[in-house]
Amino acid sequence: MNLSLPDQNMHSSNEGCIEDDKSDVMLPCFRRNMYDEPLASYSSGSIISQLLRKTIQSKRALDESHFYLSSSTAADSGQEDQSSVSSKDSTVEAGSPSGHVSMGTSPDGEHPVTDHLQAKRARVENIIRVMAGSPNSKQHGDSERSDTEARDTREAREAYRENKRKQRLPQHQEHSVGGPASRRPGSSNSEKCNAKDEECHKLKEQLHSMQRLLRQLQEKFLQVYNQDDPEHDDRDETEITAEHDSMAESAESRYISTEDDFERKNSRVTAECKDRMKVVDYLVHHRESQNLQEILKQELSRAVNECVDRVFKKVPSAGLDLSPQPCMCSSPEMQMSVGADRKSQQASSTQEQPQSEEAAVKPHSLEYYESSEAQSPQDQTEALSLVVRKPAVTPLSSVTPTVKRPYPVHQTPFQFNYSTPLHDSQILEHLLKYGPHSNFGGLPCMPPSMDRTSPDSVDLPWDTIAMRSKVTSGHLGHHPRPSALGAVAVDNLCLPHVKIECGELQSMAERNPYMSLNIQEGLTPNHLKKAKLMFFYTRYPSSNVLKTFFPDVKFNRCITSQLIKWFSNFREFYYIQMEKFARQAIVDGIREVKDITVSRDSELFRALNMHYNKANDFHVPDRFLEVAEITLHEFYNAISATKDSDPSWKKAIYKVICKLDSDVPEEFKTSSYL
DNA sequence: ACGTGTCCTG
DNA sequence: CAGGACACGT
Repeated sequence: MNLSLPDQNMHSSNEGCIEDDKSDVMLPCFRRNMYDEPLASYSSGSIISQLLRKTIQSKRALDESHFYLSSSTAADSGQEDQSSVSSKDSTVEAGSPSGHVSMGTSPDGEHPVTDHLQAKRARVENIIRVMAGSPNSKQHGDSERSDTEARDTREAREAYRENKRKQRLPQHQEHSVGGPASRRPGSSNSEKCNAKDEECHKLKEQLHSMQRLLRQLQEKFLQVYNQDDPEHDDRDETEITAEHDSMAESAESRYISTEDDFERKNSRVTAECKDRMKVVDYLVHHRESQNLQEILKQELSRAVNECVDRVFKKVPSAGLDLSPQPCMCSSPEMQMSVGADRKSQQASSTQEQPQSEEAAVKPHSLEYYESSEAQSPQDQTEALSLVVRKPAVTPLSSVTPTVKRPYPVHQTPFQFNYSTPLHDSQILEHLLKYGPHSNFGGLPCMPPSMDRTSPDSVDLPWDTIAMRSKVTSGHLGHHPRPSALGAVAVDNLCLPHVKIECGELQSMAERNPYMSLNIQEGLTPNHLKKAKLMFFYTRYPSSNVLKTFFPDVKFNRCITSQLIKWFSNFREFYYIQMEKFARQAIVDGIREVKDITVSRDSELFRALNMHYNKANDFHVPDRFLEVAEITLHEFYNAISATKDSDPSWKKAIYKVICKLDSDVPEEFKTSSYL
């Protein structure tokens, strides 16, 4: 009788709410580029960039003061005339710089400088000599001066390698020529007192410059240590860091102290020479570190490339425009040189001038990632600094997919990928420690089932990285989410291949709720959960719809009927609840249908939500509440009209309700949505 | 005959 | 939820 009224209500509200549903359905997580955010979390990037800035500043300061320190700054500026390098001496090894302490002052022995000051100067120059072996000199001096220094080397093949050590010698000698020579005029035409003051002043400034140098050197060392982190265990790292901190601290204190405190400062400087000697020893092993770096780079590159190829071969729907790629092993930079990672990498660039071999690789790597990025090739530096750099703080919990949100959004495997900007850094960290073929069980972000599978299990995280990197690199609007067509295509075409080629992968995906990206032989609990969530939108899905929204399921008669059965069971529960609450309303004496409402606080809703959304991690669309309310009204009216005496009285209600289905959001089409 | 849905049972 | 029985429409 009054069935028509709810019917009209239904229609009007139906039309109005479909759009609401749409907007309600499009949850922010799918739009927000969470992978754009991690930049902020790379605090280390800012640290490095600060260091870089400081280095540039100190370099500028060096240029200003190299009048007094031309010998020691020659390596840094790379501008000094090599004619001043008059060394015919044998190569001075790192461990024996002390034998030349007096050399710097001997040419000036005639001029009226006191022994006291000479001793000071000797100490100062000793320090400078030690500092001449800094990595800084390596950066600028290697390529430019290999010719000049090669003459000292019998074996031309090792000229490059020798450079690092030899630079100490020329600078040492050059210092004795350049520094004191500049002082000579003053000493010849002035009185003792004036000369003394002048000498004092120069020494002061020398010391000042030295302090700057030292700071610069320390920054360089910090960078070097950061690069070589993986090969040192944590203890060493902290030890070194502490050492560096103490050095930096003392340098800072010296820097701000008054310039008159010669004695004290000099003593401190010499005391620190011991510390620096440790660092020099470290530099001896730096060569090996670089070899390791190269190996790591190549290994990383190879692993990532393999996985990228595999993914794009096996999942054509995610293929984008990236065809199977040739060997990219020669460009280790490319693998992680995209998107946010790349930006932070750029910020942490430790090299002012790209080395030649790296520069040769860069354009190559950019080709693969469609230079839609607004970064010039210069912005890309070697992968090492990125790969090795350790994020100081990694707020893992903020992006863990298992985190419950107040109104949790759809959680898909893809979302899992996109919304975990830190995972890759952790993976990299792990990889650098244990190598690319180790398992990831130790990673907190990795599901536990991954650490006991075959070595191929590494592929999935790598796939994750690859996919995310690709998306991040400028295909933001190109989510590899299978469309309706893609779902069918995957179902009909790709699945067999996937199944044959990576059964192992599939079996792992079955075990791993997060990795159900691949095709399932049967329905998993995740599919059930997904179906329940879909019930919030559609109570009577057609088998076609089911096939569309379960693209990762290999459909057959049995599976289809099972899915249909699921929804039948859902309906059964739903209608039972409706009848129950409708009768309860009648018992409670509710007279008007309008007095029956269904809100999120309603007990009816809680019962339904408990059944279909037990984890309560899904924001039930408002439309479902309306449909529930309409259904309740139908039952109420039917029961009130004693229609329940008819054995098939519910069928009329079913007929009404089946028209209230709304479209399931596109997000559910992602393979194994959850 | 087949697909689909409901009802009942465990 | 699954299984089975049953009804209904094509």
